[in-house]
Amino acid sequence: MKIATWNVNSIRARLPRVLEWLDGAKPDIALLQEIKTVDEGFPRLEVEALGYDVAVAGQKTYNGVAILSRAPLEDATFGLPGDDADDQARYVEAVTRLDGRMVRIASIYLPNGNPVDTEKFAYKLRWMDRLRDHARELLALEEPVVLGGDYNVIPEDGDVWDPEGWRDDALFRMEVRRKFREILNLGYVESYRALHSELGRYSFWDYQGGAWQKDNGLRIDHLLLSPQAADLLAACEIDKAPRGKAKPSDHTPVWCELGAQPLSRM
DNA sequence: ATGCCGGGCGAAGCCCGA
Repeated sequence: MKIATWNVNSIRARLPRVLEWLDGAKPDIALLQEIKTVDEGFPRLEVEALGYDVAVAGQKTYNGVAILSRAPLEDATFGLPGDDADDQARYVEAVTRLDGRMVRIASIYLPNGNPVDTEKFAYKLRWMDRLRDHARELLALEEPVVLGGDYNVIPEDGDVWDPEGWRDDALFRMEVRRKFREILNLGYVESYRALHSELGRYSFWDYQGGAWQKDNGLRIDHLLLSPQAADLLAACEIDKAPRGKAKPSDHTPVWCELGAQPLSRM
């Protein structure tokens, strides 16, 4: 079963691209970020017509995340625990089924954090602490958990086209990478790097400066798996095709395949 | 040092993203 994540940069501006991608890639679960609309503005009917149940955490103009699932979504929760005053729509979590097995999934839009000498960076660091704490609580459930989305974190030098030029950016600062590692060190597996050693594979290319044509990209969209989910991991790939189409998002989808049984038993 | 491009908002030009 296929679980994909994609920062679409406005679901309404991107609707034709998203529908053709769903129709062709056929993910069983799709995690969307930066939908940039309130719940009522989400094109629910068009997405449901393709066979998906929908959970939306929307917001006017900025942010906004959603989960699409072929199996019904249950127990949806909106917002990341740990700060009742945080009103930015960056987290939605729900439970569904894959091959009849329960799986908990979250769509995450982690704050960008630039510029680093502002409150935006402090907010990013606090948000990552909250995500780590919640990720730890989810581990205690001993369920398959998939935490997917736009993390706005470049994990390593090989995940950015110009590491030296990006050293002080909020996506690559060492304290941000350390907090990302803290989540992995709880026991989560970063799907792409678990299966691919090659460097220079990206999920984002800036609209500006011909970044796509020059392959000046970043790998910042990630699928993190709890041990119970990681045992099922069979594949993980970056689908570059949507980034090359007309009127694209600046991100492209990343997906993973979870098998029906642990690979060790196959 | 700043804009580059593109979306939202709203009807021009600014805010924001990564």
